[in-house]
Amino acid sequence: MDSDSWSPPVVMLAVDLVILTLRRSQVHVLLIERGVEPFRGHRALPGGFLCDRDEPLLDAARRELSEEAGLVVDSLHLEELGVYADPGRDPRGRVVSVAYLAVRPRLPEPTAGTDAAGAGWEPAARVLGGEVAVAFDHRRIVADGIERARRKLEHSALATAFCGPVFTLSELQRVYEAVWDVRLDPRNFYRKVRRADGFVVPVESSRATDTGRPAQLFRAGPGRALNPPMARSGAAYEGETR
Amino acid sequence: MDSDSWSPPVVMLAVDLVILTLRRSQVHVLLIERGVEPFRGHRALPGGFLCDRDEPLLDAARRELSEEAGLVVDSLHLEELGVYADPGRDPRGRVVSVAYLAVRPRLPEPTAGTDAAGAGWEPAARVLGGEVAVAFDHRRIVADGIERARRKLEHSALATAFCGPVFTLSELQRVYEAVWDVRLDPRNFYRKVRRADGFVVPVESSRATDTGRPAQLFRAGPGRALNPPMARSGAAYEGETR
DNA sequence: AGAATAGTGTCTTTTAGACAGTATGGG
DNA sequence: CCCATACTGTCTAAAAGACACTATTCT
Repeated sequence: MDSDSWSPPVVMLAVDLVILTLRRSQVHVLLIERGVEPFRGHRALPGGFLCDRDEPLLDAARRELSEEAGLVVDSLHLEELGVYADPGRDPRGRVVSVAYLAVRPRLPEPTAGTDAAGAGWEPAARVLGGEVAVAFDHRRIVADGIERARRKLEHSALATAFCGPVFTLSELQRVYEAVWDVRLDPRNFYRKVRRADGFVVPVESSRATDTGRPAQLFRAGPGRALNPPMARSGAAYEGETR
Repeated sequence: MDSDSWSPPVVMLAVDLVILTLRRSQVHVLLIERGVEPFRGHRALPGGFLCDRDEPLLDAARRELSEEAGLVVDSLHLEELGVYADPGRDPRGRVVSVAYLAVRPRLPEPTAGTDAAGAGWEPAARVLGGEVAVAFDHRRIVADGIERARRKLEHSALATAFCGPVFTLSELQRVYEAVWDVRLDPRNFYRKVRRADGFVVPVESSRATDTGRPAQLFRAGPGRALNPPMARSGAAYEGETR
């Protein structure tokens, strides 16, 4: 390529968001129903194009989340998930999308926004299994997001991001069980969580109730990395043999 | 934004490559010397713009590596490292760059290519420490690449990518020691490596020599994930107390 | 009391880390 | 011979996993 006459091709840049939460002990992902072509009427991840050439990507991500799903969450931590850039992934031309992952406790019901005809939570398994069809290459993006969350549960304190500001250790255990799709022994789970440095901090003189003995409440600790990590190998729990 | 008149802004898309290798027991990173503005004469990661609107990103990465550093490596595994998209990171306008990471055994000396005035290996520590200045935000990209490699050593068989087709376990140990900047006990290291499933496979009736007893040669095994993982905690080795 | 969940203790197996000691080459 | 490196074995401490048992609430 000769140096002065050539100028690089340009592409359209978009962001997509994989927002995960737990509902009824199942991992759910936030989907919108597209209100515009292409794929109008299909479900898709919230996301969209930069609105101007100088918009930072994280700003665009937050803006789309609020515009399309009506969700404005302060202190939402978005983690870069990957770049999706296959030529042909979008019929409008070369669209390069940066996907972000966030994990939240039970969020308010999303409401359809400007470009979206609807918004709601869908079980992640139904998206991965294909029972819920999603536009573009969003099924793969969801799969990558779930896989990232699975891995991060082992070595980081991500699990607390699925819980509210305070939580019981059973609630935390249900996060692991839902995301990993395993059953864990609650007794060993308690020991491991409490031993991990800075993972959870007990909240003074407080407790919640459902049925059975009330449980101590905890909040997320300062530790981000888990040491020792939560082993994923299994330790299936079938209940006591009486 | 009104639906029909608006069209999304476009950006220039680039790729950058963090190629790591081991030389004299130190992690080195491949840098080129820029032959064109901006930052002409400065060192930078190999990389550049897509050459046409439909070029896949991985193709662009391989092309730049060959054009700028004269390195054509078949079966070079490039891993996506991240997206660098800060407005203002490039004086030419909004340039979004996707960085890729690769780890290679001792490679042939790179040769300057079309757009590069020079190419060579630089100790990664000198880039991170600022003694070697690099263009754009490439110092951060290098830092992210090194950090990724550090983490991957624990849970994947990445270490073998630093070695040739066959290697001794001391060579493999030197990879961990260089990347993690620790000293490991060779005896425990041998046990752990050989226990990890599919990490290394002994090569039949072969051996290398330097000084001391000749060592068994190994090749990379089929396993990609390391189970159990290599613990990074330390286990410093100071030599025997006699 | 009985059911249900919370939490503790204890035992066994596995793994990490320290390090003695043996094996096998080169000077 | 000595030296250096390659490897094997053994011990100890920590952690994982199985599971008995106690605690505290609700109905």
